[in-house]
Amino acid sequence: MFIVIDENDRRPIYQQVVDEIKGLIARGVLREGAALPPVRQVAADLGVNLNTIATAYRELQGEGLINIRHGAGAVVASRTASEKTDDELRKPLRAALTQLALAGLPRAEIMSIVTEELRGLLKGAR
Amino acid sequence: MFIVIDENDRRPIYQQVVDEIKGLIARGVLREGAALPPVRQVAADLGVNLNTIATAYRELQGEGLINIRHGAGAVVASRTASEKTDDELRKPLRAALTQLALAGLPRAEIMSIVTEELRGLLKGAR
Amino acid sequence: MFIVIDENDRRPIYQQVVDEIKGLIARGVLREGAALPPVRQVAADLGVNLNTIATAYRELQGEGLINIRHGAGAVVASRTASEKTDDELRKPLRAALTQLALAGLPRAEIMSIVTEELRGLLKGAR
Amino acid sequence: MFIVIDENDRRPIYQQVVDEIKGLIARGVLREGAALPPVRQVAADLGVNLNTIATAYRELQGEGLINIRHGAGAVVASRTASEKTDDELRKPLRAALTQLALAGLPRAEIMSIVTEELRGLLKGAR
DNA sequence: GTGGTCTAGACCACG
DNA sequence: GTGGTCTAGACCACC
Repeated sequence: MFIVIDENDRRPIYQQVVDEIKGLIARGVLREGAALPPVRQVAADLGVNLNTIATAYRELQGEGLINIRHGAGAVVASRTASEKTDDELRKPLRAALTQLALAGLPRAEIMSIVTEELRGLLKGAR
Repeated sequence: MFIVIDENDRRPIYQQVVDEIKGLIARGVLREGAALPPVRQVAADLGVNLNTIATAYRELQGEGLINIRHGAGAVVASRTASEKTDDELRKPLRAALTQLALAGLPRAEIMSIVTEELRGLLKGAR
Repeated sequence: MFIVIDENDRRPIYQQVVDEIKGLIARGVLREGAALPPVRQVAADLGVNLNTIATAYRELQGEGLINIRHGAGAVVASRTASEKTDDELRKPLRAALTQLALAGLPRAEIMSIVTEELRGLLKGAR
Repeated sequence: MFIVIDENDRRPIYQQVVDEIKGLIARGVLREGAALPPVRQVAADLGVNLNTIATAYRELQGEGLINIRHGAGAVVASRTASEKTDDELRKPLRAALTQLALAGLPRAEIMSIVTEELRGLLKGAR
């Protein structure tokens, strides 16, 4: 599994793990029904506490993205339309775009960056 | 000053204030050299602790966006090329785009949303 | 046997099996003295581990609802007055009703739902 | 605060706390905007670890029932219609009613118990 | 003062 | 083997 955590990232580790796994699912690296690695293995790989990963998995289960079967591992849930409100989705986007604008990038360049990131994100995804 | 804070927002209040002010600067509402309102006034307006606003101003100063002159208020700094690494700018963008993709939005719709947000963001900006 | 298990159900599989069988007994589908299908058959039908079903049967035996005769299968026990304390029966009910109330349902609607569920539950029961 | 945990309850402590607080909100004991006691105080009162209560609060925040303001305590959120699916609400009810039926209670008595519990639940609630 | 996160390690429950 | 929960205690972030 290709999860990396960043020491300098302000987000808590468990949140980084959540976001990384969301990314893997979004990109199609982890597909419906695919088994996630055991909590203890991820913890060992990343050199963090078991609890930290367990918290991440619990959060993912709470969001309906994975199904945890006690004693039998966790798998990616079948995709049901996320219920996130539009605003919850746009807010982070707006924040990110604001940063780019603040950095002085002209509109055209921002669009170009977005296009590039989207290409990277959806490459190979279905 | 048109700063609003959202009770239900997970970000700490000081961070919301920071982001709001960044937005004002990005949109050109606050231009180079413009004076920011006194910490005490913002705190009173928003009904939050004075320390909270002071922390926000300190953060903005740390990022080089404003200059705080002890006893003489704070002003918007002259725009110097931001030192943020490219990656620091792209990371939040990538995260936001991932969320949109996870929600099942097709690429075209994501682009449309980005365009819309950019228009709102840069409206009236210099 | 008409047992179904739900991937997305948070309850452990063995508990789902226990509850399903309780339902069958409550509705009279399985009557006193009726033989339960062999553990191995249920396990095969559901595609789960044999141990999981064995645990369910053990639990049912522990509650006095079935009699397991080593080497000779399991049968529904004769109905003896349950020893569950009143509180043990009311607690889950109270919890379920609390959820409905929290969802904002008016009292009348809750009663209507209860009536409906009871009708479904006892249909065809003895 | 009137939270009690039951040693013999199968649910984890943090879940019991979540359910207790939900009950307090559902019954109107805790109204919108009311402050919840500090995590550490609840932990001390119940004689459990701080983390256990923190987990409960996080869960409640995740469900949108409370707003946690870092450094400034937690308050009951304004009630927004819960998004729980109908099935998620009915399942526990069905399970509880099944237990009552299994205990041999006639339909009329079950209805009477439900009415009684509802009265207790909604007493004084708005 | 408040809540948040993480660790190390124990013990339990499920399959 | 899997995941779940809890503890004790540390340290951090926010108001």
